[in-house]
Amino acid sequence: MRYEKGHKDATRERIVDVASKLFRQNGVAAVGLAGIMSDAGLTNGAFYNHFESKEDLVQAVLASALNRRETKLKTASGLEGIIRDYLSSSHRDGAGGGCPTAALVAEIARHSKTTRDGFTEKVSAFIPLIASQLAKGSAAERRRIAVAIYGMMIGTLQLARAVNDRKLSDEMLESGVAAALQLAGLAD
Amino acid sequence: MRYEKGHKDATRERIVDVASKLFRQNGVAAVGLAGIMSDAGLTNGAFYNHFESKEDLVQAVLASALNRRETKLKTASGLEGIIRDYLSSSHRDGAGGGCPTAALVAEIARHSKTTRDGFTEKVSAFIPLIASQLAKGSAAERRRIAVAIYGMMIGTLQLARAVNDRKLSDEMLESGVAAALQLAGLAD
DNA sequence: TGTACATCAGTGAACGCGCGTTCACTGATGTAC
DNA sequence: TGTACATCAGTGAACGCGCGTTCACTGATGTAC
Repeated sequence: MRYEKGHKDATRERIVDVASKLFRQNGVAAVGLAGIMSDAGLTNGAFYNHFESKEDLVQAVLASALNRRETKLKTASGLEGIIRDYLSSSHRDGAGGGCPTAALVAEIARHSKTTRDGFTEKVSAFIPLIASQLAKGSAAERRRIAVAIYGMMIGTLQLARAVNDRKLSDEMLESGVAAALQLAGLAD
Repeated sequence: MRYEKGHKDATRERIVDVASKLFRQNGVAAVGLAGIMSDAGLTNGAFYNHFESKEDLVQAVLASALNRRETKLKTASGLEGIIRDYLSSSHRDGAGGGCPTAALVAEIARHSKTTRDGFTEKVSAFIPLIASQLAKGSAAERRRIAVAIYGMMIGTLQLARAVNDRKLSDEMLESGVAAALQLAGLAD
């Protein structure tokens, strides 16, 4: 073969990584395939050697990014660290490498059933992972709190990103951290 | 004049209302001007009699929709009702007539400074309105809780919309209501 | 009072552009005989 | 060992399409004289 073994897989992964960053930074609708391929060091014609369509790429990107998030959640040392990390200024300012849910959840709601299925599956896996980090309460209570903390982190991060006032944005992150810790039973 | 007094204002308002609904349902990027004008019963050329650009329309839509939200907040009877209304299945299923922030916050973060300025101003006005509905705590504490409740409502509503599983989606809304009431000091 | 002109919201065709997608082709390597 | 062919990741031009935007034009009304 012209290319060494694993070359195609590596190229595909590179396309997914580039698209993942661009999608999270600018949204799926605002990012074109030509730009993705060019950032990946290829020409646009090569795209269809790797994916059936843009929607297919979206699914691959979500699966990849959500899996990484899941691994991060699994290996995190504690819920307080997860919360502080999530609602940090560096996460706010680095959407391209950050949580795909916060960046893309509204768009996902408008995508194909298959895309939403994949997202639903991963979100379903996140909830017990967060719940298992909670110290207090029945299983049902922990699950309920986990969902609320997840929702709050996503919404607060998005607000902090949209708002055009650094002080207000910082305040939002801090308020989110405090409330999440309170819900988790970790408040001072 | 060809048209009665107030005709142009009424037309402009109709365009804003149509765009407001379509933007919230499908996102700004996914909605074209021709579709908006056609839904408003006009042809696309008339658009520029009313707005300078699509971005100008986006600003008008946000101002209008956020002002309506503000009025709704001001005239609401109590925080519990606001929360239950916000995290209801009808709000989840009716994005076109619902909260513009939940539908568009991620896109707003990527729009022009002017657009973000307008959004920031309105969000800044919402926070004290929510805070004033809280019964307990110092002014700073009430403000902190208000921000967190707002963030949670937005994030949870978006999650409930994106997820492709009715039962999970309903559970998210219920968990969000319970946690918001808990933060507000209104829990059973 | 009648006529010529100004006003202006709206029409609808056209502009250049970038989109997602297709396709004939390239050329380095592996395989068959 | 040498030659003919198959493989296939990638190239780059082209496709039709819808986008935001522009513009010459329409025609009903108001205004001037």
